[in-house]
Parts: sequence; structure tokens; C-alpha cells
Amino acid sequence: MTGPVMTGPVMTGTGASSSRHPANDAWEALLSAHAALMKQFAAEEIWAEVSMREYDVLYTLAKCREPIRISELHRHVLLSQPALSRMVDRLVRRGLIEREPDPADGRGVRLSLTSAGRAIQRQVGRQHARSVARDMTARLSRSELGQLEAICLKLASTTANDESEGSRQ
Amino acid sequence: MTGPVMTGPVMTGTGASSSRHPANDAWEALLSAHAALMKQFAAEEIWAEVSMREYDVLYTLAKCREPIRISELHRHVLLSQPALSRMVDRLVRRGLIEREPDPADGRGVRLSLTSAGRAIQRQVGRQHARSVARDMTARLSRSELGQLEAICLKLASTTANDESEGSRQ
DNA sequence: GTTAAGTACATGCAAACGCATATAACTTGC
DNA sequence: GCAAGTTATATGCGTTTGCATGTACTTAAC
Repeated sequence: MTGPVMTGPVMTGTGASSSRHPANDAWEALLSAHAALMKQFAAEEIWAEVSMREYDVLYTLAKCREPIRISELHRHVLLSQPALSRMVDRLVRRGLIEREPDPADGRGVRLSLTSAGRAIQRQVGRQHARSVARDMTARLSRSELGQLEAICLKLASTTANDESEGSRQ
Repeated sequence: MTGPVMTGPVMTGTGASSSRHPANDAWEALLSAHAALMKQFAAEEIWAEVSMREYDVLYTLAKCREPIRISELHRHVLLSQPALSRMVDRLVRRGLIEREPDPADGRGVRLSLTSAGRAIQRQVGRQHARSVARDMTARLSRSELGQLEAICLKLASTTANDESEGSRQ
């Protein structure tokens, strides 16, 4: 396996046995679940060709019908822009994705999977999806899975709005 | 790897609504929520003294009433053992944690926060906890927070120690 | 007690990361 | 059209990561 794994979790709270606010408990539980599952998936023997982070990029590209910008990709991946730029570089050199100038914007790049990249994404994705389904259904009922998805989608949406600004409190 | 998401305008605007199994949709949503919130928290200006990953270590230590082993710490943190070993090394050099030999096991080390480390953990933790509470409650109701915590705790529990491994062949 | 196997942590090294900054192209105000 | 500001991506550089492996200690087998 190459370099699976791990984007840092961060715990919350002040260190007391239990946080005061239910939001902090929920976040901490989410981090624990994320870390636990990530470790389990990383232990699978399917990451020889691409690391989990690279797979994430391939997967995101696979979901797009048309080429996308690096900046768009960046919105979905937990990496700094320079790190993503270089990962794209490596994947291009390995022949898994294609980078072409954007005709509409000279600064931009348009990324898409090559057929080799798509093949690897599919192959790894099929196996990985099986692991995910196995591990998740082993712990959660169907309705819990539905609840989890709905709640997490709520959490994921609307993220980029609140930036600096004083919403002090 | 992060979850590919479906939030952008360019992304999967239509078809490809879902994976085959609800477990995969739930996992993808969890990854999206994790990435979105992590980015938002990382953008806070409270990480000057310690990075989020370092804070995670300090927080884990703060939760323990007695010194713990690196291997124990490793169970809670999404880092490789060598990376964690070195992070501990840095935190010791910075005077935030203490490393003493384990009297019961000559191979092991016992880690604990120094008072400086505890002070920083508390200070950062207080601010971070506020951000977490603000961002989570902005999107979820109290009952949703409770559901999320319960479901994630289920995911984190057995998932962590389950070592199915297998399926090599 | 001696050897073999296992566990806990550390270290060498190349790869990958983040931050700051550079470069190039688009946009705006005049 | 041109300077000034903004956006999209790339690059320099020091730091951190993971993998492979080393070292030290413990446990099991004989």
C-alpha cells in the first residue's frame, strides 16, 4: 500500500470528561467515527496503485461529466491548493488524469480522467465500496444510515459562507 | 480520502444521484461533512501556537487523568506511529508534554501534559469549542445533534477494534 | 536460561505537505 | 488602453508524513 490515510482529526472541547454543549459531543463523535473508519479502510489491501487521497481526486473527477477546474476540485478535497496542484501534476505524469488549458479562462486548467484513470478508479472504487458497505451496515441499521446521510448533508452544505465577520459570541 | 461531494454547480448536476448502497451514500456524506467543517475550523485564527493535529494530541492527553502510552494515543489519532512518535518528540521539545519511561514496561513511554501544555490546550480548546458549537448548531437541531452523536459513536465503537484483515488471496 | 517470536517506540530517507510567494490572466476604474 | 486589484495555478523551501527498518524490551517455548 502506498500512502493511504489520514487527514487529521481534531477533537473539541476543553478537556473535561464531556463537553458542555451537545454540538461538541456530536463533533467529537463524528471525528472518532471518521478516524476509526479511515483506519479500517486504509488497512484494506486495495491501495497499491493509488493512495486514498489520490483515489479521492479520481473519484471526484469520475463524478463529473465534464472537465473541472483545480479550484473546483479543491472545494471537495481536504488538501491545500499547492498540494492539490502537485498531486494533479503527479497524476498527470502517471497518465491517470489529463490537464488541458481552459479555452474560456487562460488562467485555468480543465481536468479530466484518462481512460486509464477511469479504469483504476472503477476497479478500486468497486472494492472500496464493498468495504464501506460491509463496515457501515455492520454497525448501523438502514434507517440510521439514512439519518446519518441526511444530517451529514446538512452539515456539509452552506459551508463557505460564514468567513471572517464578527458574529462574535 | 475525502468524500466526493455533490455540492458544486459543475459537479454531478443531475444523474448519478447515488451509490448503489445507502451505506456508501452515508459514508460519502460523512466525509463531506468532515471535510467541510475541518476547512472551516482550520480557517479560524486560533492555530498559531499548535496545529489542529497537535491540538488533537493535547486534547486526547487532557482527557486522560493518568499518563498514557504512545500506542494508546495512536488509537485515537489518525497518524502513523512514526509520525506520532515524532510529533510527541516535538511537543516534548516545546515543553507542552512530558515523556517518562514506563516503570512497568521498559519498552513503553508514559505521556502527560505539562502545565504549559494544559494551559495551551485549555485556551485553544475554549475557542475551538465555541466555533464548533456555533457551526454545528447553525445547521442542526438539538435532536439532530443527539442523533448524530449516537450514530457516530456506534460507528466508532466496534469499528475501531474490528480487525477483519483477511481477503488477501 | 537460552533462543525465538512479538511488542513499543525510534530513526533513515524519499515523498508529500503547508505557507509564502511568484506568475499569468482576467477584471475594474479611469 | 493602462495601472491596480483579483483570481487561478505553480514553485521555492522548510517541515511533516509514511514506509521500511532498527533497537530495546517482553513474552513464549523449550
